Amino acid sequence: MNEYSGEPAACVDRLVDADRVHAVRQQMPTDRAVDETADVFGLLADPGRLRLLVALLGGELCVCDLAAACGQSESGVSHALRLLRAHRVVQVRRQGRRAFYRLADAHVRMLLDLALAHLDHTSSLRLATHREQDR
Amino acid sequence: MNEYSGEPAACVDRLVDADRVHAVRQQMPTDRAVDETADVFGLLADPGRLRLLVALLGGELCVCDLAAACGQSESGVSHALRLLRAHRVVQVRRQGRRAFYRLADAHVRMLLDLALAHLDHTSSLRLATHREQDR
DNA sequence: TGATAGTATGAACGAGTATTCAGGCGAACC
DNA sequence: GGTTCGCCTGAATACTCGTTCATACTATCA
Repeated sequence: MNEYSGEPAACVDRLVDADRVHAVRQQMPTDRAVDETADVFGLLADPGRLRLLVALLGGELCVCDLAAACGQSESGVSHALRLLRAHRVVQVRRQGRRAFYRLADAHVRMLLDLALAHLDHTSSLRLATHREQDR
Repeated sequence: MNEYSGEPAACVDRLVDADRVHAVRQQMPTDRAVDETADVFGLLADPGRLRLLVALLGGELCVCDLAAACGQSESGVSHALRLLRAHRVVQVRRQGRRAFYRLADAHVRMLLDLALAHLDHTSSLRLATHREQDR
């Protein structure tokens, strides 16, 4: 659960920095906003979907081409696009028996651009590949 | 050449827009880069972790305060911080028996800022709240 | 009309993951 | 020293989610 409803389990009366805690609770977005934002990030959290979206950055593509370009099965691509479609991240245009998809969410496009830009000028994302600890 | 594991299942010889498909395959980041990027987004894809990171945007906080500010159990917070720590997203500073955490990844901070900024000027994230299809 | 290509869907399986509970460890305080 | 406090960890549970296989649907073509 990610409810705000329940009061913190402990350490309630002895906050170290009560002011900031209070400020944070004030500024924290609503549950709904947080959930929706997490959902958006979740859509980008799968390598397959990420590839599809990156492919679509340059313009629309049909399912067939998307599968070929991203090295995925057409069924898998279709399932992924269904999800992205349900969240209004991509938009479909049907032409004959083909379906052309394109990015439909400026927000997601910005997130993608930011992520790719970061990949560029730091080939060292320095992602601790599953090593524990922190020195 | 940065090939994907499996060759496309079908529709290989009859690409609709072979040029763009080829271009996409050229520009597509490496498998490793895609996976790492997806991992980063995955860290932001959980409401609980998202709250913690938003709370840390203003500066460091101890586990106790984080739990109180975000309405989570201290155990849950600790587990989440462990993950974020392993990925170098947060950094810890120990003082006595307390542990103060703070954001350590400029990239993630930018992603958070972008997401929050988007929440501001569009209270209508217009996220199809689990409605299927548009057909 | 029948056949085929492109896409979509549903079910099933397996893998990964969040949450909870119980306990453990080190630092401060008496 | 013993105790409390703050934080960490491991195990167990339940759950979500991606992938695959089989099948269905719709539009084009012969």
